[in-house]
Amino acid sequence: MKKAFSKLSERQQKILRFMQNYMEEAGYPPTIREIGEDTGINSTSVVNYNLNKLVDAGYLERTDKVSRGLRLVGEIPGTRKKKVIQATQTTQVPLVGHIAAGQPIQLPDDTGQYYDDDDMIDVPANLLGNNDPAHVFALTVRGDSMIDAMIAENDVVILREQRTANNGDMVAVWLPQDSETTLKYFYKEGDKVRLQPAHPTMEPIYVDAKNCEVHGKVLSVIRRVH
Amino acid sequence: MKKAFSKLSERQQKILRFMQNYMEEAGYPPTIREIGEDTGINSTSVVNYNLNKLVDAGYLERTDKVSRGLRLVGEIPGTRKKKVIQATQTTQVPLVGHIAAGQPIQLPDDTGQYYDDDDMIDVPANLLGNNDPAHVFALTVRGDSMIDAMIAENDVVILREQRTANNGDMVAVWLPQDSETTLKYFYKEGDKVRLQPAHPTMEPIYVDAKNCEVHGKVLSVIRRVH
DNA sequence: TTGACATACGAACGTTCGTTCCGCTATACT
DNA sequence: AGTATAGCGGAACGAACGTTCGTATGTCAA
Repeated sequence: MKKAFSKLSERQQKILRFMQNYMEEAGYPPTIREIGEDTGINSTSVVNYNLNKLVDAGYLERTDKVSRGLRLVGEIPGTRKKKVIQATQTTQVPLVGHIAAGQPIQLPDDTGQYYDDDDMIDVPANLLGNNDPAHVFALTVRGDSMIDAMIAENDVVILREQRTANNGDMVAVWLPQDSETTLKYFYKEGDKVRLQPAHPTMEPIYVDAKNCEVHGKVLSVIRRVH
Repeated sequence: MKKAFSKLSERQQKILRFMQNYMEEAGYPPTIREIGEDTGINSTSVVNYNLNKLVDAGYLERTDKVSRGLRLVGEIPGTRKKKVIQATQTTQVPLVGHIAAGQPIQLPDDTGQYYDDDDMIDVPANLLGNNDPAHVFALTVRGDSMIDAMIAENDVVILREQRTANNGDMVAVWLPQDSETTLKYFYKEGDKVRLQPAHPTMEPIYVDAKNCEVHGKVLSVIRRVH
């Protein structure tokens, strides 16, 4: 059993909660005096005393002689919110449109402009692997046409923009002969391409390499069930 | 076309990049002097001058007379990293184990203890809806047994712990008679329960309400393809 | 040339803010 | 009783840090 939360005094718990809220609102940590004011501690030395207690208990880190040199580490008991210092473990990715069987993917204009903030979604950075976020985008799936890729309607697909693929990649391809977009595993076999559905019981399709336009590589899929 | 990045001087771009890195490492913003030191500006007034430029350009916010009273707002051009101030838009959720057809879900001991940090995963808060993060957990899917729920091997399923369900919820249920765990949409029909696969072409199964133990409600599914 | 403006420098000033020290109280232990 | 020990308060000190001001350089237009 780990150190119990009850080891912390009322004031110490209050300090942690205040720090959390303060950092969310201000974007930087509070001063000792601000903490004291909020938690009803009338002396900076007492705040300092309790902060050091929290450091000992593993909830905080401090940097000496630095104003606002505080940071939360690990989880705040009872809230399970993540530590505040890891602010960039999430990345914003533009949600550029939809993907459906009957239409080509519409990529953002390749003019290097920025997207509206409204159409950005937050994605944990680890879902992007080591890919440059600048070439990653997201699409929502419209219709049931991606079911053989184990992807349902309204799923969000995270893609990296690329025109080629390696064997085994899951790619978004446009098939001009069928006027159809589809998500499949990509295997080049001679001058043909085998497109393998993710669903193990479904049969692959074979197309000419020239009739298979790769538009992106699927990095991950996010589904909100409700 | 939005304000172009090129409107910013070399120094201003450097300041933004430095702030980003500094905040990631330290957990709090840098001082004017620290910025100057890093960017090769030998005068605090010049740093101050350029910071105000960045405020005008919409990249920064400042709080007067507050040490380290800086925060990044919006996106940093070229990196597409999200603004640092929104530190808690992601939540840590315990990854408590696996889900497979042939075994019951093993929930964490209900003793209210905390989990090892190692087994926490980052989830965008919006995937949790309004659910209390304290009752949310994650499982990785083992085997292909959840294919009829449109869920593949190695997918991560985010669940809320609950023993009952409403019609239309996607739930994790344990079927004692079959010794099997499955993920299905839940519909109570009299004293029977209809368990509907997510895959639209698959047939539902019907079980006695008493032979259907709900263990949790599925909130979302995350799949890493690569 | 002159003047307006943007950018840059350095020094001095004054506030912000962490640190330290001394004293007080309550509880527990010897 | 005496004495640690934990917790709190207040005040003062000094370092950290933002702000301001005087000045200098370069560009551009009148």
